[in-house]
Amino acid sequence: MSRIVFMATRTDAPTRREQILKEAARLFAERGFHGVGVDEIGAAVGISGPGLYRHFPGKDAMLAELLVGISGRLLTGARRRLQEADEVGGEAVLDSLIEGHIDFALDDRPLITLHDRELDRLRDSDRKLVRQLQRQYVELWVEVVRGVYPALTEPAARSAVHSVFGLLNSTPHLGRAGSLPGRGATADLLHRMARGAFGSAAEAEA
Amino acid sequence: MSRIVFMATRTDAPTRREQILKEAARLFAERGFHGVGVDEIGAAVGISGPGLYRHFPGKDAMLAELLVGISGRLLTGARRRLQEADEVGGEAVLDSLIEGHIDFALDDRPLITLHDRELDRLRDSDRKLVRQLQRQYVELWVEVVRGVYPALTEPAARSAVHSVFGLLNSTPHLGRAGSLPGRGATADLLHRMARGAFGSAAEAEA
DNA sequence: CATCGAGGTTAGCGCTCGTTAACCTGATGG
DNA sequence: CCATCAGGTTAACGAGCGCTAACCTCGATG
Repeated sequence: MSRIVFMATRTDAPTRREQILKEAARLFAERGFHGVGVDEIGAAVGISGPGLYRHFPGKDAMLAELLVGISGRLLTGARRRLQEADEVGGEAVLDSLIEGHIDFALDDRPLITLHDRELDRLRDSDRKLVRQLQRQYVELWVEVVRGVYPALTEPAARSAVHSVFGLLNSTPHLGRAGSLPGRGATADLLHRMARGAFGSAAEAEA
Repeated sequence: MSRIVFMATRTDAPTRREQILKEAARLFAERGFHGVGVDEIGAAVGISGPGLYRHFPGKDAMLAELLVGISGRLLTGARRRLQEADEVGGEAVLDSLIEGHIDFALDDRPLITLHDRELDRLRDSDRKLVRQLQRQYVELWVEVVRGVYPALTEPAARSAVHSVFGLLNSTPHLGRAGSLPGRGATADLLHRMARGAFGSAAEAEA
């Protein structure tokens, strides 16, 4: 079962550029893209306002890189999981997809928040790219879900997938990391709920 | 079963003030609070920019009234449903709560979007009020859910409720009213998924 | 050791935005 | 028939924003 996978765990310090992206993601998620000034982003990494322009051509570019990065990582992660687990069976693939999405939702809460909140602030070309990546991610899920629950029509499966994303992406609303009963228990709970939601979606689909 | 309930269905035209609130909600949901100018809101109702100040003391006040109104209506609606259905049994109450939330999510999509997106743009006092209303709404659900699924601990029930809100509030992401298989079918699907999610949350809660 | 580029700094420009001021108008009621 | 007032209008102000210009500093390099 267990296969050795190269995990890119880094030990070196994050670059200034990465610091900026991380803090910008946090601030954008907290107060919205238009609600955060470049001076604030700079201050969050210890430099001041216009210093950011040594690393990014503009504020828009930071948001674009964040959103494209999120969508891309979600999609490539899902494709990798699909390849790794498709010999085992559809159920295992679906569980792996759910697990991957939960990991992302729990570990990168600000990005999850940005992901469906600030998409309209992008240039047309970037927005189209992100939308395309998101669409491919959804379609990948839809196919796997329909494999496990053949009773679902395609539109129903698509709606169900979007709704389960809503369920899994609710982590930012789950109290601030103190009231939670631990990461593992939360991940388990979300996983069970997602499976239960899909299962009930497939029941009595007249 | 069926009890006659006074539904405040209005036949008169909406006041200018209501027009403004409706259009402001739509615009805020589409482009974010900071992304919409007062001139745009005015143009959406046929008057120009500063004319809005005959109806509201400022842009903030529109957002505040929208968010307080949402939270309040959700809470009072839930309390009414609790009273109406608590003789019938816990299951019926939970189904009624789910139905009410789905109605709201399907009929007032922009408000659903605003509701968890722009809360931080409020004055402290308004934000506290909205948070208090939201908390009471959540606690009401938690009690009902624990009545139906006694296996759930209180923290688990609270997490489950937040997650189901995420599921039900996913309606804005469900294609633009053309790809949906009809309102009734969508409501049914969401309802089944919510019940299934709660049911699986309660299973194997070790 | 001189040079040079990466990565900062502060000053300030131009634009947009929320808001106010001053004025207009048409329906209403004594 | 005139006063009033609700509900508009346009002009303009002041603050804040993203971004550029100009300058500084310091470690690496031939």
